[in-house]
Amino acid sequence: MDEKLTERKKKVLQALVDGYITSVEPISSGDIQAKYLPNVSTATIRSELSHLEEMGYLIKPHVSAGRVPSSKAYRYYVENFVEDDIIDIEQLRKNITKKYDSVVEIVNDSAKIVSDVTNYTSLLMIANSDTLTIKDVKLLDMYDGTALVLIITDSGVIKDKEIKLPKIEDNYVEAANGLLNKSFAGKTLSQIVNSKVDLDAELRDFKQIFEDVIEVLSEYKKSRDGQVYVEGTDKIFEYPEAKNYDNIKNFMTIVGRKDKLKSLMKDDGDIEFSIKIGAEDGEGLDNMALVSAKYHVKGKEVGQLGVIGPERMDYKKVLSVLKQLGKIIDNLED
Amino acid sequence: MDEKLTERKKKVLQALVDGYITSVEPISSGDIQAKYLPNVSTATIRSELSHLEEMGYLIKPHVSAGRVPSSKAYRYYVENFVEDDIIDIEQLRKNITKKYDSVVEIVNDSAKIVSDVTNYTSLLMIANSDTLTIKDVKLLDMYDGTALVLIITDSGVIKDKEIKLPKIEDNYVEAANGLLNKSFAGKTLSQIVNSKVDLDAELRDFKQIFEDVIEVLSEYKKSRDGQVYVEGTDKIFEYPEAKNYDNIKNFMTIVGRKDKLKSLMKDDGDIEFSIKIGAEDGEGLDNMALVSAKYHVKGKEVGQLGVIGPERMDYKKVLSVLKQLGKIIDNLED
DNA sequence: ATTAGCAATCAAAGCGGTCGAGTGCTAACA
DNA sequence: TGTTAGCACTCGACCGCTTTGATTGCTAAT
Repeated sequence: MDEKLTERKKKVLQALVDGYITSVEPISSGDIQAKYLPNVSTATIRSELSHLEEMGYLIKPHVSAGRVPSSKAYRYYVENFVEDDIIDIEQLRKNITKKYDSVVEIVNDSAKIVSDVTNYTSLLMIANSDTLTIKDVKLLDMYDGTALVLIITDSGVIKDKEIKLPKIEDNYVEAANGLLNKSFAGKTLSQIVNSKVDLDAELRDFKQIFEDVIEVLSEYKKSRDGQVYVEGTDKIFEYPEAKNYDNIKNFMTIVGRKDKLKSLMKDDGDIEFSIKIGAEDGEGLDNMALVSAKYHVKGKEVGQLGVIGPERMDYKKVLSVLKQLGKIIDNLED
Repeated sequence: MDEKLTERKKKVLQALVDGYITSVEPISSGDIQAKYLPNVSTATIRSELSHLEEMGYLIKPHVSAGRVPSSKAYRYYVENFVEDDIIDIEQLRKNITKKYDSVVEIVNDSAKIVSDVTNYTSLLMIANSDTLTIKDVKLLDMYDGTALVLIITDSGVIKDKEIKLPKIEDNYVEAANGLLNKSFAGKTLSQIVNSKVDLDAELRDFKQIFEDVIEVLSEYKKSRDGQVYVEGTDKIFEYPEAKNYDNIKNFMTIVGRKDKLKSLMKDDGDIEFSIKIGAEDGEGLDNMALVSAKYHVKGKEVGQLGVIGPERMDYKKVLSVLKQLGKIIDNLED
């Protein structure tokens, strides 16, 4: 995929993408000469441009308008020209002041930070909870014949639900507690939800409670898995791309459709950074780009955090912010 | 405020607003004659229009373009011409199928329904939790010297937090439980958060726990009060108003700014329905309107639910939907 | 391989003219 | 006094034409 380009072609391509990212206007041979290659003539640059166009890196809006990068050009750009971390990690760290109670809180705040620092709309997808482990299940005796189900995991109490107690025997709650604990503690969410509980005949009395607990877990899983949050939707209006009706409509439609975002951010196997540029893979991301990264807290994957914006976004900045913030979060103390 | 208009003027005004709401084009004297007043000449209608314009109800985009309603006209329209419930309550009820665990769930789903049925962006603001009453505070003994604080209210467990137990005396947890319960049960959130706890000297041992509990409550209050949710942001693109860049930018900026929405939806005393139209009160709502209603569940106010969209929105439909849905929710069984 | 020079291209902007929708005014009428 | 027909007037929308200027591709010379 990584075509061989002569050094000068690379330079021309980089110049054009750089130029276009800042000016959002088609770039002419003259522009490139003026700012990047003063020692070659415009004619030479023109022939290079013409060649790069043939190779699919460039697009001519019309014959007298200079050239614009294609998705392929952006792809080449992020893979070959983006390396330096231009964001100061200390600067970024200052944004994270408060102490966090839960993982969700951390990541939520990160979305805000990413949007503010990059100036793009940020996206946050919580990882699914398959590996969430149950520490304990407690049945808390309440008044009026009901009990509260508490499911305690390694990241706090996840759900509570009041259920009716079937019998009012004194030791019922205690017995149920022991049983629930024995059955669930140490297991992961997906293990429980996907398995059938087999109760001994003698334990029939507790059947209802078991079913309730499983139902609670399964509903929790459904409501949490792959949830997507969006921050800074209006950031898009800072860019001239927003002046185009189709662009803005497309952008808002995608950003508003959680399921669409979910599939766009969908975990790409082992890849730490996922970058989708323009209409590349027919996902309707025309004139847009989505950059996202997996996030870890203390080594455990907690979700994906990313940015969506114009195709000619400032990849250097975005990648740098995501990378640095990732480091900060992963090492965050409790 | 309610100026006296002759019957015919009312009719002309209603015709014009009705016409404009459907066509989104300036309405001419001829239009009104054709569809609403076939028995008077266009000249007569013109003189009425001219008079209504003087009174501030109408705006002329330019001399040969017919007229468009002003905010004042919409105001008059909703106050005088909107009365019938055009939405079938049974139809609406079908959208509410599932059983709900918590109030928040109900209202959240309602936002979705409102947006879908009205075809406008819907807004949901949770009422603040001042009157939320604590039923019980429980300290749950955990492993490794920590305990879990559970605050049980009339609408479920609101927050949990692990805290370190200062002493490992056997009866510590029990004693604390009793004390916490005695101190907090039956009080409202705002009572607790705004008051100072005065502990007897002999109870100093429990000071930390008390402070922790109050902190948990206060953070919960902060994070929940006046939270605003937005559903169906992209609905605005179904209307031609979105074609105008300033309109769409304005819309998205307002919808994206939670604090702005909060102040716009801010509880207007005893008014059940709040309707803000256009630039009326300098809130930056140019060319937009926001209609919202207080929501109750079993008689208790739980928040405000509303709709934001173009100024010439279908007020009849919106008001009808909000009203009917309000009824349904209030009577919802557990 | 590079470059200067030049004709060709084409969007954008400006201009003048026509069209037609809709108004305001006036004078006649009930 | 209220209503109406008639008509001149206004002004945005649209059309086609021209000019301008930016930028390219090609060619021939270096």
